[in-house]
Amino acid sequence: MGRHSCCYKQKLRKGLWSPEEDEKLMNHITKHGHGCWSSVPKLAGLQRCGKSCRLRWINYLRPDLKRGAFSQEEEDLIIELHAVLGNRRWSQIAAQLPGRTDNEIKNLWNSCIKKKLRQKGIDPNTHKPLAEADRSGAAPTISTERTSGSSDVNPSSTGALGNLSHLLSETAQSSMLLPVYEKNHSETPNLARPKVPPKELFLDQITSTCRSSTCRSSGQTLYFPFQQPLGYSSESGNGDGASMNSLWFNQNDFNCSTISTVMPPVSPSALSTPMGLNVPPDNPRHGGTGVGSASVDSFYWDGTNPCSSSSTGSRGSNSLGFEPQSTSSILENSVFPWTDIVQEKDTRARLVEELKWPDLLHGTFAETTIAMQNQSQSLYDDVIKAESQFNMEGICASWYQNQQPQQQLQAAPDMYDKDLQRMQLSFENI
DNA sequence: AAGTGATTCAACCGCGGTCAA
DNA sequence: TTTGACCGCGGTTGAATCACT
Repeated sequence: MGRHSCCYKQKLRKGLWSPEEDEKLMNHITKHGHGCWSSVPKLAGLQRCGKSCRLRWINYLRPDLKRGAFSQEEEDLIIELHAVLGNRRWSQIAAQLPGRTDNEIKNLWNSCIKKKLRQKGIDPNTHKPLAEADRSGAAPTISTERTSGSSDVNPSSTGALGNLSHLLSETAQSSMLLPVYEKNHSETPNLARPKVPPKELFLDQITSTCRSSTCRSSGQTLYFPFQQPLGYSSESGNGDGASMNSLWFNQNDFNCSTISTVMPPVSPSALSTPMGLNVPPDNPRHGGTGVGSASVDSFYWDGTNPCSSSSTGSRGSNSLGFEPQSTSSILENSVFPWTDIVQEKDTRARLVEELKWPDLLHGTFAETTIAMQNQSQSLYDDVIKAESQFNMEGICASWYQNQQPQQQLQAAPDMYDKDLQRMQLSFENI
């Protein structure tokens, strides 16, 4: 554990990357994918450590990166997300901003946003008015303790999500907003995964729905609250626009009805990544069952890093043909499905437009999606109204109840029945 | 034009987590 | 169960750039 072995090696270049190095790295990854990062520098002919190559790729060379200044919409979103997630979730904040890296957002926060907030009289740490923060003695909660598992989230944040944040923090004990389910359980790595969807999944779904611009508006249009474009396989053709080049999974293998049956328990933000779907990964070693696991058993895509899955190789068995390893093959074919992010639209509008599931996926899945959206909206409304009285059982029951009509929309394949049964069983156990 | 302080941001560092042997 | 390689993340650093005098 600890430092990369490569870091001990001598004669490795450090510091800024030269254009030649960039080109080498780009060419290598474009042709071969990165595979194991530690082997990249050797294969690419670079005098760098693999870690440095990875960082360079993720933060600078990745084709889907958005260049240019942050828009006001993006800044607002960062502030709001920071109010909920705190300093420790830059990667998750970045996941909500396509084409932006956690490093970039972190830098922006430390260099600009903090200052702006202070100028506006807002404590950037607590998101409270500075005077109030001083009075209440709410000291900035930035902690240097990395192992505590705590976040910088101030439970009494008075931001747009302050109440919700407070509510959630009391309900699920600190880090309930982690979109990636696995992360939530990283503190107890040796414990078996719960067989029911954790509260986090629902809470996350609620907050994600809240986050979507459509939720805040009239609610006339309801989209599944993914914050990121879905990916698509370029082989599926007609990928000529921003909305198309973002669909990641291979439509040849895409089974809408199956997806729709397994998606509901999955946190939308857990699904959302810069690259596409990121269903909470189920550790294959644990062989999960139940709702959360049911979805994962059927459908898993590690979209955290377009290439990360291929490096481990051990993850990603699924029944839908979403082969994580396929990322490498995509790269090998020099096909980057995450290119050409539309610059001119503001982030939220673009997200909303790109995430119109009915435009992407027709038929019953779209109907189901809308129903899910409605449900998510109602869940969120319920939570907001209840403020401090979070009733998980009620929400789960409500959710399950609303799934019934959707079930009739489906042709009820075997897999669907199994998943449904597992979901039902799991919810009954809550 | 030169000097200096402030700001930005790419890159590094070190840690915790995961996974396989 | 232990160990070590590796990945990914957040905090920090420092070179480059900018703004001002």
